[in-house]
Amino acid sequence: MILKDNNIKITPQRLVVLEYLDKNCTHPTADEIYSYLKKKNPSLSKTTVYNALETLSKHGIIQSLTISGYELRYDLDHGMHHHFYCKICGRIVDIELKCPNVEKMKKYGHEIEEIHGYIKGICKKCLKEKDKK
Amino acid sequence: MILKDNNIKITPQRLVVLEYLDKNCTHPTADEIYSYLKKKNPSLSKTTVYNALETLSKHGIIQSLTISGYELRYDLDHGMHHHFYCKICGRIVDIELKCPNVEKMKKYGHEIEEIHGYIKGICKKCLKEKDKK
DNA sequence: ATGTTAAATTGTAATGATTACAATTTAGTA
DNA sequence: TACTAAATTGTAATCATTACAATTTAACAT
Ligand SMILES: [Mn+2]
Ligand SMILES: [Mn+2]
Ligand SMILES: [Zn+2]
Ligand SMILES: [Zn+2]
Repeated sequence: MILKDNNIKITPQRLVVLEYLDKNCTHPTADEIYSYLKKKNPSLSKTTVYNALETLSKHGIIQSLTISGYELRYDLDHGMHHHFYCKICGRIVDIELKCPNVEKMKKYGHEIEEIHGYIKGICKKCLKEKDKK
Repeated sequence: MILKDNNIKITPQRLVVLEYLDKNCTHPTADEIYSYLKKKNPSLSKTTVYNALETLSKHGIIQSLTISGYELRYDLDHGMHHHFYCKICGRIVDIELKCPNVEKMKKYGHEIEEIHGYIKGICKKCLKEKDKK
């Protein structure tokens, strides 16, 4: 399994956090993950959720999104994709676009570890709500 | 001038904030802007800097970058470009790449207001420092 | 030029996500 | 089963940003 593969100690807390991210592609916050898991794991600490997320991030198993600007969102790292953030409802949705710039980046001489494409605006759903008024 | 063009009330505070961003392409934080300007404008309030930055952002004169994840950075909006963030020294540098995906985004039906390309890693300079060890 | 007023500025207090830390528990190994 | 380094937990601290109320001022009308 992915934890053992990365020499990460297997703990029930890390397992449920990872499982949550696997089943919920909503790009949740640490607090959303914590609040949900707390129900069935009453002893779970929010610090543990933060620690687990940090460990998983460092190993490249998940990635943190800085898209909203006031909280981190988390995402299982399943291949390169971009994100759309709705300024009204706050939802973050995947955008399946290739980034053709990865190659060109090499000429700058920096070591590249992450690439994030963030698109912000008003989502289809919120646009319709607006029209009603 | 750009403030008058956008129907923004012209105040000395807004002028110095704008001038600072025009002369400093370092993608500074609100606090960096405040600390520097405070020296020659002792009555300046940090809240005013935040307010000015928000007003300028809303009118699309500047943009805020969420790249670092724990503070906002500000940038005069001079044409589409991307950003590289060094995880070691924290510097943010411009990356002059076109984004060919803008057009393709239209098919999703969302209203696009901002596009951010964030690349994260270790900058050339910090890589050299690392090698020395 | 002066007066008016809605908006901007200021200082302080509050917020809220994240991190620090010390005590306790536990996963992995022998 | 016992050992130990690492993980978990709960609480307190941090720090960027926002809320708010009192004061000042830019823009406009007289
Ligand atoms: Mn995603
Ligand atoms: Mn820039
Ligand atoms: Zn929306
Ligand atoms: Zn660097």
